[in-house]
Amino acid sequence: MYALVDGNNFYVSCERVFRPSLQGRAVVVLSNNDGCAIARSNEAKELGIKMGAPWFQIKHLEDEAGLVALSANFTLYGDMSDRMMSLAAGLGPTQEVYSIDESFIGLDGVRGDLTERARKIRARINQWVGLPCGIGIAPTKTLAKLANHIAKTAERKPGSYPPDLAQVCNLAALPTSDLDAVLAATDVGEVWGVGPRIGKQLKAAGIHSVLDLRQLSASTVRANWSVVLERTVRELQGQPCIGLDDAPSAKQQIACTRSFGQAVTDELPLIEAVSEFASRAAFKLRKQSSLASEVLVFVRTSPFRDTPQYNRSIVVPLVRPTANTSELTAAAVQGLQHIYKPGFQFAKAGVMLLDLIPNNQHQAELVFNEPGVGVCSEGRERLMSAVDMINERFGRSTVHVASTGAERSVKEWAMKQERRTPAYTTSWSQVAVARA
DNA sequence: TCTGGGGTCCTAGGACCC
DNA sequence: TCTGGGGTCCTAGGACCC
Repeated sequence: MYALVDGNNFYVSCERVFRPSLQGRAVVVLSNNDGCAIARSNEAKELGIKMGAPWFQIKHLEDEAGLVALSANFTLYGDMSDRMMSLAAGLGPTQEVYSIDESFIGLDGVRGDLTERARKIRARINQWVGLPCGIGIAPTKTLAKLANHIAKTAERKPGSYPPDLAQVCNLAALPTSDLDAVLAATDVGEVWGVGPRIGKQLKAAGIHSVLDLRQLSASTVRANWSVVLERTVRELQGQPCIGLDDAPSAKQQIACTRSFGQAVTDELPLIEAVSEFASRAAFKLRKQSSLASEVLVFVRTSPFRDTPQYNRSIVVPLVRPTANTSELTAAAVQGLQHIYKPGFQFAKAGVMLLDLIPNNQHQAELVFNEPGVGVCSEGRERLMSAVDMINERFGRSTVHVASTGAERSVKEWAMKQERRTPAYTTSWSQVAVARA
């Protein structure tokens, strides 16, 4: 048995904890660069704002409907997430943190009324952290996801489902006929694993509700679609195919990519940007104790603009796998210099670290004609550890490679964040102050 | 003027092997 | 007319997730 605990409109809810005046108002949180809406309060959803709606297309609602837009404050959301996760963990013996706002809980061995227990945990998260969430309970992860969707929808849209399914929905506790009715009332596109493409194909084949999909045979689904959808159907039928992953393995690739605040044409600012992206990716790489064997760098113009398009990437192999910022940055810059072409309005660039291996598994080597490499590699590792410690304590890029640009220089590629709230919970200088 | 960022898994097809 | 059989590895692209 699984539970899925999922924060409601998570980023918006985090902002509301520290600005209660946002309660009851239409609020959106914007993506990096204040580009598009990535989180919406219920009131914003009521206004018809879609997930991913470009800000310039909905900006008029600021004046017309009192919409409030905030720049994404991921430092805040990450910290609030940690607090919510630690309380959600109290629901059962195992936990998989699936994303910043949701975690699966393994419920095997938990005694007593699961629904009641979930209601208590939900209330605790609400009271202690200030975040509303929904909890779905079912025999498989796919069904738990669905239960969570029902819990939230029943709360947000009264009448859509039986009211006792609101906030906490335990599908395992429903009589068969009630379960069928609920599944029949749910669009097939809500199923975890059914995206826009597959959803369209299913509907074209006459499969509209979750119940319709559940009633297909696994072999039919495999023959007409894929093993992936077959697994989804089996999960809907109550057969667990996806286990709880409570010890996430190291990432297979690490990326750092950004759109620019404004278009960039010259090579120098691109070198700065790519250097910084490589440095950040290198930091993540060291965090998971891996080494990268290849560096991919790309630049691209904006596909939304009617200007000459240029979109290229290049993979730079490394002499030996490394997690050293200087080496990774040098490789990224070298790649950039290969693909850079003057005369284009670049909108975005990025660095990806590929072919990652654990840092205790790299191949020993005999080095000739490279004085001191063997001796120095340990020294370089210690240097990186020291840099990471300084930066974690005093702020990102307190120590950085020179090619990311001088401290006070104007970074024309810096992203736009005009509406960001303070780091209320992670910076002493920005802690919220209560007044009598 | 203005459109995010970071991942995973699966499949088909090509290259290559004996 | 007709052109083996069986396998691995790699990559690009598609689909999905939040």
